[in-house]
Amino acid sequence: MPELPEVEIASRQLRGWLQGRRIVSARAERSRVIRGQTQARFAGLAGHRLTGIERFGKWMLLSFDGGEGLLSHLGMTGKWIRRRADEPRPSHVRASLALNDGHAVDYRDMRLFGRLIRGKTQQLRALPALRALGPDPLGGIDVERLHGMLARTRRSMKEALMDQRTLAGLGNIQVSESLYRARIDPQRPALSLTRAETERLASAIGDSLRATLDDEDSPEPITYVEEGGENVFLVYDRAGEPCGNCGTAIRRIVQGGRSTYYCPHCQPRWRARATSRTGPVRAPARASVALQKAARRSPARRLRVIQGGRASQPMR
DNA sequence: AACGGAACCTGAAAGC
DNA sequence: TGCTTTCAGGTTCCGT
Repeated sequence: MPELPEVEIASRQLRGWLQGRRIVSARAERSRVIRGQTQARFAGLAGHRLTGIERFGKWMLLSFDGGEGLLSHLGMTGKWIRRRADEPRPSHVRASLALNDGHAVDYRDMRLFGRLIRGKTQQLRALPALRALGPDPLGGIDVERLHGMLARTRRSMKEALMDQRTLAGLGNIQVSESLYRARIDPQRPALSLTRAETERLASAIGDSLRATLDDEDSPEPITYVEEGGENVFLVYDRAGEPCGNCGTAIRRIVQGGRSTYYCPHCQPRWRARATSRTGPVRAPARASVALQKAARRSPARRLRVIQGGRASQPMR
C-alpha cells in the first residue's frame, strides 16, 4: 500500500521497534523479495543493533552496527509488522527479525513486488535504484528544478510525476491528489506547465503528502490506509462521486495503465495557449458533507481502516 | 533517449 | 452457486 506517507510511517514504526534492541536471529523465505540473494546473507543480521533508518522516496535504508545494512521497498502490498515472538506468524511473511525484547518484526508481502536487499550500508547507498531517485518532496520542493524536469518531457503530467526521477515517493494516489489540489489537468503535457503553475503544484504536493501523513499518524487510533476502510482522499477512488469543491462527478481515466481520478470542472482540459488564473483547490476541512455521505453509502472497495497499529483482519 | 505496454504476483470483488 | 473477469497504492524489462 505504500507511497511516501506510508513508507514514512513505516520507518518511524520500525525505528521504535528496533531502536535499542539486538537482533537475535534473522531469516528470509526463499522468494522473489530477495531475488538472487542467499538466505544466509539475511541470517548475518543476527547479533546486530540498529543505528538508524533513512527514507529515500519509497525506499528505506536500515543501518546496523558494523556497517551492515538492509534496504527495503514495500512494493504494492509490503508491510512491516510486529508481534510477540510466541504468537504465530501471519500469512505471507517473507522475512522475520527476532529481537531480544521478546518481539519479532516481520516483513509481510502478499504480491511479492517488494524487495529486501542485504549488504554493507555503503554498497546499498550506491545502488542504481537509489542513485536514480529524484529529491524527496517532504524536505521541500525545489520549484526551479521541478519546472526544469517537467519541461523536458512530452509525457502527461500524471506520468511525469509518477516517474521517480522527477520526485521520489509520489505514487498513483498522491499524483491524482496533488494534481487535483493544484487544479491541473492530468492529461496535460508536462512541458506545458508554467513556472507559476509549477509553484502551485509544488505546494499542492506538499499539502497532499502532509494531509495523508496526518491522517495516518493521528495520535489516537493510528489509521493506516488498507483494504476495506474509509477513503480519506479527495478524488482517489471516488469516480462518480461529487467533487468536494464544485459538485461535478469525479472521473476516472487510465494513463500509462494506471487509474487517474480528477474533476473535469476544477481541472479543465488543457489546450495550448490556454491561460490559467485559478488558485489552488482548498481541501474541504475534512471532507465535504456530500463526500462523507457518499463514503458511507459505498465504502471504498479496498481501503480499510486499521487501528492500533495492527491489522484488524489478517489477509488470508 | 524516451515512450507505451506487458510482465511480474496474489487475492478480492464484481460480473455473468 | 460458481466460474470468469477486472482491478489493486510498485518497478522493470522489452520493443518501437
